[in-house]
Amino acid sequence: MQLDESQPLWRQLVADFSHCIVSGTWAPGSKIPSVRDLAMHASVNPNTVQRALSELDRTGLTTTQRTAGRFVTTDNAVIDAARNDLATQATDAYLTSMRRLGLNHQHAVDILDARWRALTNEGED
Amino acid sequence: MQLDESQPLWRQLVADFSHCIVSGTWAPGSKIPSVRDLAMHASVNPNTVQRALSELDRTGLTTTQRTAGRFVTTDNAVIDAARNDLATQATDAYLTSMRRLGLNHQHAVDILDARWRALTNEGED
Amino acid sequence: MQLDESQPLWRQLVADFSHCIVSGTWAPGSKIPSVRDLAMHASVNPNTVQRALSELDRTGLTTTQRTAGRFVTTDNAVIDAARNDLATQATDAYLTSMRRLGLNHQHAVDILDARWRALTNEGED
Amino acid sequence: MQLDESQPLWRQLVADFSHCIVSGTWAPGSKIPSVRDLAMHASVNPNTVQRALSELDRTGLTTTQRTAGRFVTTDNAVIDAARNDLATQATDAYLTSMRRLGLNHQHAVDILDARWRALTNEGED
DNA sequence: GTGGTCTAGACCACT
DNA sequence: GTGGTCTAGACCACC
Repeated sequence: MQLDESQPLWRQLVADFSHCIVSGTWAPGSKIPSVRDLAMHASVNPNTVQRALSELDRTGLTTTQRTAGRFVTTDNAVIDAARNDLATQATDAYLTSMRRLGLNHQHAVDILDARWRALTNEGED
Repeated sequence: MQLDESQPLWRQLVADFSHCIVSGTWAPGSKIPSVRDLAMHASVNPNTVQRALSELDRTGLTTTQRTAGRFVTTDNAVIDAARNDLATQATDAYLTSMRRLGLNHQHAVDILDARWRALTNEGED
Repeated sequence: MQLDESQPLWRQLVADFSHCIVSGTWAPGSKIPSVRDLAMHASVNPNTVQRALSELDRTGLTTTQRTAGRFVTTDNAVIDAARNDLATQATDAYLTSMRRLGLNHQHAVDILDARWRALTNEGED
Repeated sequence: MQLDESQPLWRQLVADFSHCIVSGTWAPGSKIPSVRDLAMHASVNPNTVQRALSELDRTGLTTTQRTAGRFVTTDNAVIDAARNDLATQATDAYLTSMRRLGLNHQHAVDILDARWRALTNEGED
């Protein structure tokens, strides 16, 4: 469709890596994969991964220890903030798409409730 | 991250064209652009557009008159059904992404409310 | 599918022309189109049309008058016989296709009744 | 006579393949030949076969397992529905041809009975 | 090897 | 010019 698929690559990686941390895939305090491994796995240039990880460092989601590697923060407040940030992005995108369908906030909440009930057959809410 | 979780091109086109109809960009009863024009504009092969439009015909969103072109249905019920369908898809994707962040339905509704108030500058803030 | 689409061309023409006579499209006693016109209209070689028309002459459905042209018979018995012949061919083909579906004579009659009622909304039987 | 009243190739293939399933040539639950084999055997392009088989999938007559191949449904209700559909098509075509001969429903049943007796050599003749 | 997708380009019928 | 069909040939993901 459009040649420029939304975000620059490194920003997508920031979001992906943040997801890994926020969802616990990368546990707090754990060592994350090397730049080289991440780059290979994502089929991108290591420099791109490096830039994304620098951003994670800047926000405090990760900390780099010269020799030992890079580790996920143990500060839950930072992780929670990142979670909120990602949730806000997803929500804004969702609201925008609903508006484009001519649906307002109340419609969104109604459908959200309906789908939630439909998708969770047993309600561990 | 993952190389191929995206939808095939023709399915994306089905969604795009449905959006055009549901949002009223293509008004009920109006003639939609020709297969060739749509293909050129989307930079895809006319056959791919054709496949997508056949799907719209199948769902009743459009009807084709062999030589005259293809027209949006005037049946609002069909359009409403398509709108619900697209809304459901968007909502499911949203809920899934929220779940991956470790957030549940109530979190989603809370953030939805907060973002709605933030995004609508008019009125009771 | 198969390169040899069932019948030789001239036999198909015999069936087509017989249809025209039996259905009354070519009325009893009327002059039928010239070989050249028929050939052009059917996009086949005039010789092929000639062969088919000779067959019609042989069965008595048409008669040739040297200078005036070729005329449909006025003998209704001959026309009726041709009608029976075409009907028999169609019926045999129908029964064969039903058998291939694993359906027997009674099934055929049942479906025939059902479809007849479905196709004739007002019953001018 | 008329140049193009025939069905498109892929629709003929849909009918042919349906016949194979309905008649049991392709047994319920069995693997059907590959797209490429069917295309070669029918001397058509694989894409044309693909289109026909997609239609079978859509109607539920077959299900495809991405890499393993395509299989006939084990749901007899679906097969019975397809049989009825094919029988209805054949019957409608038959009734239409009889009508073009100037024959009505009763004529059709009479000839049907006569031909049935003629074609079945065993028993009460 | 399987099915699925996409492209490029052709031809047809209809108006 | 419209939509529809068909072909030839390519690439992909999966096993």
